[in-house]
Amino acid sequence: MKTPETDLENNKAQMRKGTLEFCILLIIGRGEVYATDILNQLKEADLIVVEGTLYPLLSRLKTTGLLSYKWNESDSGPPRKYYSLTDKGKETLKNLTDNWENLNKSINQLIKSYEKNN
Amino acid sequence: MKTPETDLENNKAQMRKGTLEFCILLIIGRGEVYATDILNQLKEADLIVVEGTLYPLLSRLKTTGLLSYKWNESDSGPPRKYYSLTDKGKETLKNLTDNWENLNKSINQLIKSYEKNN
DNA sequence: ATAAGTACCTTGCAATGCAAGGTACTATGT
DNA sequence: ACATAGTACCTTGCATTGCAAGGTACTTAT
Repeated sequence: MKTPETDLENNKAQMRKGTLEFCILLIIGRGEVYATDILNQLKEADLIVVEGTLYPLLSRLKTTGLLSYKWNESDSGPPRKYYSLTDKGKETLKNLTDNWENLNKSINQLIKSYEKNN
Repeated sequence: MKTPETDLENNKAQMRKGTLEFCILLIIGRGEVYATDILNQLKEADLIVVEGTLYPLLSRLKTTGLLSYKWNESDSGPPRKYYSLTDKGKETLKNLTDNWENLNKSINQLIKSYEKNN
């Protein structure tokens, strides 16, 4: 049995998921970061993500050549993988930003015409 | 081996997917429609979806109580299921619209701060 | 009667977010 | 020196879900 909130939460999650890789590329593009940085910055932007999601995703982006990383020592604790965008990553990010703006336009138009009919 | 475009297309698809249910609720909210109407209106908004995606999705939304339908005769061909939003569907749609706007704000801020650093 | 068109739906696969669990290194307290 | 806690990396297995492909049934035209 689902609670009334479940549909909504599920849908909200789906929206967030769709933009996940995009957001992560944006964050890495702002400056070198390691996994925990990314999690914190996403949380600040109200985009909750967990480790089990992030690590495989970073691996995928590395494998497809959008990211590179280097190991850095930490003041306290084990070394960290600091990620940055490759040229290909930057180009993809540019394209995704365009795509985001197009999607925005489409949906905002749908919203407008929905409101007109209600 | 992936072509350079594949990452991008995949990411774009993910973004679109995340908003799929939301868009379909918006379209149905504009007036009673049957499956083919929905496909056409999505296409007009540059949001391509196919039958094999849409039918299960409509069933899910029906099962969770966001949609209802009634059979209508067609001038030519088999009868059609015309969908409309239930009260619960309207409420969910309102919440999703708010959520969309929040997501928008978050991401646009990320984009801005990315551009500032590049 | 046969073919073409329209509309509904299902099956099986692949991608992927996520909870849970696991390894290893460092720092701290005793 | 040893145990404990903290940090950081990663993997496994499950559930969801988009989508290609295939299937049924009704209507209309030839």
